[in-house]
Amino acid sequence: MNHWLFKSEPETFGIDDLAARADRTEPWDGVRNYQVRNMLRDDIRPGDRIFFYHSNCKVPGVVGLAEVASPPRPDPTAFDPEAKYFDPKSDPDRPRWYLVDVRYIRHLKRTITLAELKQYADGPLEDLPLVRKGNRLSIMPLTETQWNFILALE
DNA sequence: GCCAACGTTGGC
DNA sequence: GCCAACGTTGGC
Repeated sequence: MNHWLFKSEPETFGIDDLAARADRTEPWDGVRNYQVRNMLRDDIRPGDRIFFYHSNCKVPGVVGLAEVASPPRPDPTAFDPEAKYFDPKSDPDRPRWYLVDVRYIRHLKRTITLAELKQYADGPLEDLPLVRKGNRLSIMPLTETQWNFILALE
């Protein structure tokens, strides 16, 4: 089982939105970055654990736990001309973009803020892209050690 | 294949 | 709202 951090803007789709969904599950659509696509397609598997992270908001940080609830499959929003993330270069015979379903597990008791995580940028979290300057990955892997370290801060 | 222009991300 | 960092696009 692998560990991941998924970013989402709470004003668009936050942890409360996920918890309110039917089956507490939502397709993680709209990824349009090749590095992230490769992770979705090749490395992210059902049962993997997810830190749900709120970005682009007042207090960015890890706010909850979720899990991967499906194998990867083509992102249907890429085929839909009406969709915000429509990509004419992706077609069902040769899909360019992928997604997985994400299922809510629980809220953290408190937000573990980015500011707090950055305190460990020269220590236990030095290899975590999240705390490095200029990182723009919306999904990133964590080692089990990084995962356990962050969760222990709760 | 280079690289300038442009668009997006996301912290602050 | 600003802007640094980065990815993508497209002319050459």
